[in-house]
Amino acid sequence: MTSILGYALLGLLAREPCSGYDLSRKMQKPISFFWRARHSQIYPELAKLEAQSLVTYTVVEQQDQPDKKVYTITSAGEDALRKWVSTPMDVSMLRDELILRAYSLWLASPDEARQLFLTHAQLHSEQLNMYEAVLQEMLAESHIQQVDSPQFGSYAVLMLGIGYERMYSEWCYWVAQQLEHGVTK
Amino acid sequence: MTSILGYALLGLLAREPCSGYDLSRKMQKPISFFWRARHSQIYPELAKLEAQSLVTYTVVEQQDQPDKKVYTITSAGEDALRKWVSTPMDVSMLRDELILRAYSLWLASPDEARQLFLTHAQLHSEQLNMYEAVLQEMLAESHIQQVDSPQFGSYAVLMLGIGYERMYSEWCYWVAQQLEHGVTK
DNA sequence: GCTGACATGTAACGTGTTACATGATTTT
DNA sequence: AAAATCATGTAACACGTTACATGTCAGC
Repeated sequence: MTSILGYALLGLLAREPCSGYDLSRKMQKPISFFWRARHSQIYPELAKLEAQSLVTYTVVEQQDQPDKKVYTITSAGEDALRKWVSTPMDVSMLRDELILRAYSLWLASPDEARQLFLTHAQLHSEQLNMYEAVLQEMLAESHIQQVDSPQFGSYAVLMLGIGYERMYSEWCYWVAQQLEHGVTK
Repeated sequence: MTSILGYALLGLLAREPCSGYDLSRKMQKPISFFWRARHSQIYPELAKLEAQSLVTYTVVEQQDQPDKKVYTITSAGEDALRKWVSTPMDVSMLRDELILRAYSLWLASPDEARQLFLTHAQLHSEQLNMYEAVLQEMLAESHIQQVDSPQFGSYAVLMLGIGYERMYSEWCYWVAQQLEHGVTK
């Protein structure tokens, strides 16, 4: 009944009340949060959540900025979110264009393809560095081992992000190296 | 103009001519091929590729089985595919429901959540074992270092798959362990 | 007056999933 | 006769992206 995006929004609202605009900004950058969405998807989804009484909102009037609707999760919303987290599910599919391209690498010019993979190795490597910097901050300040604190959720997601970016960038470098030294007919 | 699915189909047809049904079966299982699609998407896409003259088909009459349309990639199709492989692109987004759930783990019952993550650790671990068995076969038989052979494409994708499943299953085990030994308020 | 950040929506389009629909041939 | 596999399609719906559309307020 509630979409995955709905649960993503509930997950953010379970931490702190937000406006649609706030949620929209949080879902643009991949720092500790992978599921991205545009505001054009967020506003209608918030309306659906409100219709199901999983969130409520109050209009906050502002002098220095335009008025806004601040959404808060309800206890019914928290229950739905809590239940969803542990419900059995199928393994999600990996849908990555670069991997699909790799499948047809043998057709391409090794030099041009090598350039593409080096670029992506670099991009994922930078993302890795960024995540590792965030991890250092996290380890320093907060009680991330406390599994019932929101910080633990962020920590768990960040650890996956670090593993993913490390694995991905190494793979890109490896492909580039194969294209450089690989045998040709 | 051509969708990613279109290039996925061209990538398969560049290796050998196939019917829509053949392509459909190849795109159901994730062995060396990650981009999955249903036949309801494949048949219309083949029609679009044919309209652009990137593929052609001939009707093959069979006695023991129903007749079929066997599609072959054209040289224009091969050119389009080759060009696409090395064209600059943005980093693909990771859209994984379990990661999103991890973000709200702090709300869940540690026991139930631990069970979910152990189940997924197991599933990814099995996928890893399967990929590693395929790799052993690959290393034994064919010229996978030859970067202009189709086998190299399969090899490259398989290596990513192995790295991904290893990283993912280890992360699931780590999360489960955290939930077991983690501090609670 | 213009630009930029804040703020909230809708519409059109493309992609992907589920369900509907049909029919041949082989095996049980 | 029924079930399984082969074989090809369409339709309805859900999800996601891009573009359209409007309006406030602050700073230049």
